[in-house]
Amino acid sequence: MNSNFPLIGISGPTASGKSDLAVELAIDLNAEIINVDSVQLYSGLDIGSGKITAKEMKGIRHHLLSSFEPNQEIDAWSFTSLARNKIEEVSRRGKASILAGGSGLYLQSVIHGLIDDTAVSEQVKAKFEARSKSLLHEHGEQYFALELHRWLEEIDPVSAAEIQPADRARTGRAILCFLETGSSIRELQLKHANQSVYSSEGKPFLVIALLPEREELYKKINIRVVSMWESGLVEEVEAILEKYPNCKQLSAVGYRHAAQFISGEMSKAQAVEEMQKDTRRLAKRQLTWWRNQPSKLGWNYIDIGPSEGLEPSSICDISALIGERFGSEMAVENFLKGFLEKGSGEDLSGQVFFLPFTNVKL
RNA sequence: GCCCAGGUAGCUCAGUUGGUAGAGCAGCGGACUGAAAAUCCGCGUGUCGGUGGUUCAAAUCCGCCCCUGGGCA
Repeated sequence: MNSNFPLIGISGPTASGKSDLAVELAIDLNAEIINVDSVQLYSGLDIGSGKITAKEMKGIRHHLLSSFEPNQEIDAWSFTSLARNKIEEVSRRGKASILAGGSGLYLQSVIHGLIDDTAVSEQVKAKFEARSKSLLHEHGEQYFALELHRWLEEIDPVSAAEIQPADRARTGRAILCFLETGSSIRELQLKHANQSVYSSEGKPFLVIALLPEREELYKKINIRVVSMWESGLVEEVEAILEKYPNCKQLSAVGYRHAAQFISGEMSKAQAVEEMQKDTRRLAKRQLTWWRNQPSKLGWNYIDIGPSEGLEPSSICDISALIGERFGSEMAVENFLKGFLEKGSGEDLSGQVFFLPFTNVKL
C-alpha cells in the first residue's frame, strides 16, 4: 500500500487544520508524521504553538515534536538532516512519512536542500560579534542595520545588492557566510539553485496545501488566541521564562505577547489583541508563501478545480478524491504519472507535485 | 413634534477664506536558501448620507429628504 504513495507534505497557514488532516491521512496510509513546524520542535511550547495533543494524535506516531529543549536552537540546516533521517527511519519500518507543519522554508529545505555547509567557526562568530558591538555602540540602535549592511557592501557587494539594507537577519547571515567561506552567499545560492529533489526510495513528493478563505481563517485565529489565554498560555510562558529566560523561541507569536503582559509592558486585553493581529499577519505571510513559492521552485501544479466547501476530512482519501474529480478510481501514483505525462513509464523521482486546496472549509 | 450635534476609507477621525480629499489603526500585495511563528520591502483601498440648487468650480454655501446620538416636550 505504501508503495503507492509518494512522500507527502501537508502545509498551509496556521489554524488551517493541517494537524488533523495529517493524522487522518496517516491512519489511512499507515504512515507516521514528521513535524515541520519550527516552534513545535521544542518541548514546553505547547499551548501557544497550537501543538497537537496526545489524544488528538489518535495513536499515530509523531516525530520531531517536542524533541528539543527551547535553548537548543534547531535551524533550517539541522532540521533538514534530522527530518531526512526520520524519513529513512520510518521507511525502514515499512511505513510512509507525512511531513506536516507550517514552516515553509523547512519543508522546502527537506525537499531541495540548502546551500552547502557553511557552519561558522567560533573565531568568525567572535569577530562578527565584536564588530557588531562596536558598530552598535558607535552608531546606535537606529543605524545599526544600515551600518551592518555597509560592512557587507565592502566585503560582498553582490549579496549586498540583493539584500534590503534594513534586513538585519539576512545581512548578518551573508557577512558570516563570507567571513567563513570567503565566497558570496548570493553566488552560493545561485550555484545551488538547481539541486535535485531529495527522494527516499525514488519516491516523488506530493505537497498538499490547505488554503482556507481569508475571512473565515481570521475569525478562527481570533477565537483560537482567546482560548489559548484561557487555557494557560501565561503559565506556560512563565515556566519558560524561568528556565530559559533568553531563549529565541520567546520571540515567536504569542510567546512574545504573553511575555510582554507578564513584564507589565501591556495589559492583558492589549496583549491578546496584538497576538491576534500578529497571528493574522503570520497567516497572511504563509498564504503569500504558498501562493508564490511552489512555482518558483518548479513544482508541478495539480489543478483539481475549486474546493469550496470541501472539508479537510474528505481530502483524506486521496485516491477517492482523485477518482471523483477525474473520472475513474486510480491510485495516486498512477494519477501523478497521468498528470505528468500521458505515458506511464516516466520516472517520478525528482518530481514535486503541488496540490493546493483553496477555500477549504475550516 | 421641536431644538441641538453629527453623517468623509473597514474603524476612529482631520479637512483652512469653495479648487473632486488625508492621518492613525485595521487591511492588502511582495520578498524569502542555517533566526522563517524570524527578518524585511511596497500600497489609501473613497458615489465625502441622498437629492435639487447657487457657482467656472461644492465634502465645504443654500433648500428638501433620510439616518444616528443627545436634549425638550
